[in-house]
Amino acid sequence: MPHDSRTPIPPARPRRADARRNYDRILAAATAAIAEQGADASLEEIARRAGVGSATLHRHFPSRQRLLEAVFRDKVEALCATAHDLATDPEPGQALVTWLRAVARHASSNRGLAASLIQGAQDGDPALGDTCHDLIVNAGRELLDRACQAGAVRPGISISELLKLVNAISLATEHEPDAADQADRLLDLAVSGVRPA
Amino acid sequence: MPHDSRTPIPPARPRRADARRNYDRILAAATAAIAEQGADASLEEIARRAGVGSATLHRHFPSRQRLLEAVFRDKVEALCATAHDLATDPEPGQALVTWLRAVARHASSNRGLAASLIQGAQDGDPALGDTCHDLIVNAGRELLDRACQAGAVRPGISISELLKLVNAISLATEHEPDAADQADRLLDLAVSGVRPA
DNA sequence: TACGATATGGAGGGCCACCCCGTTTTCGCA
DNA sequence: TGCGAAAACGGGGTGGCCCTCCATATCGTA
Repeated sequence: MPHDSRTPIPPARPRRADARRNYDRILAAATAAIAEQGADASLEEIARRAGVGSATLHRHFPSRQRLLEAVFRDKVEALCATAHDLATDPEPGQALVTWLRAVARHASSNRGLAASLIQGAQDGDPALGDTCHDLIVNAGRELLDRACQAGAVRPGISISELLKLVNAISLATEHEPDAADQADRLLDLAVSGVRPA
Repeated sequence: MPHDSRTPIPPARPRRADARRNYDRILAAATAAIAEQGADASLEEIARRAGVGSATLHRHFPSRQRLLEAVFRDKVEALCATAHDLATDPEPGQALVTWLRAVARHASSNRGLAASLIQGAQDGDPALGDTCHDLIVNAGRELLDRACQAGAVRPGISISELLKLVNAISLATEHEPDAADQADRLLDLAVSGVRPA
């Protein structure tokens, strides 16, 4: 973990009590709104729900992506922890697949997560330090490398590709009523391939 | 083809000359704008470019999805024709994969197409008659059935899933500089599966 | 308590989708 | 050819969104 963890992501320096309070309120409101409406929930409504002015929201989170990063931070860290646990699994190939399924499951039950990860992959904002996207890619790389060395995975596959695929699936199924099922089926399809064994 | 083709999609009845003229102008402007900016291009700007009022655009195309349907109609029909040609290919499995690649290629070179197809899958507007989504699903079904009967494809895979996967890939890679390459690689990954042969 | 640094939020600008309704254009028919 | 009704148009209004400015309020401390 490249950054000196202790506080989450934006804890530049000692902040005033009201600032921290508003930060927390915004985060809570954003979490709720994004769960209901997805990654493109209205920032104004989030501010309204949090009981702050929209300027305050924008001061704490200069971009939508920053807000998403903060909202999903702990979910992503949980996935990284899962990856770490699976890294000693006796069956590296199975471990990788299990983890990819866990990623998809998280994305299905946390609207906006997939969008956030894909988005994070695309703009590679250097001011963001360790983004959720970076964290999860690094966590997954371990699993993929082990699976590859064990011969359980075709060579030439990168972890970025694999995760992009998983997130693409989650994103495309997010609006369906049976999102989790569909995502699961599509992931299975992608992992097993189209042709028969 | 369930609907009595002759005129494109919305030609309810004899329209006045100016109406048809504006319709065509809007379609041309939309095609250009969507190619540049993707499926969420500004409708107002499209109207502006077409030299019509925004009300006129909304009258001809009551929803964004309708506009997308019209813009991509011929591309989709071309894909359906390709499917038809491939339906007599001596290698059904290969034919299916070739066609899926063609779908991905079209999506890469026609920004917004994937979004339109996925969106069309989701709202299943009954007032739309044969949507692009329906057309392409029906065209693909033939290919999948043949491939399945030939034993070239695992059973239990539906054409909807397969196309959703392809479109998800296209959508997720659309904003990357090397979109077509990435889409190709991801599709290959999905078709071949993760495990070694 | 008083002061400077920090944080706030209402107001406003620019953009957008969508609709209302007075005006203009078209076209069939006399 | 000319006319009147039906069809189509589009300016402008409404409300929403994102984002910024800056006058004001709050906090922490000397």
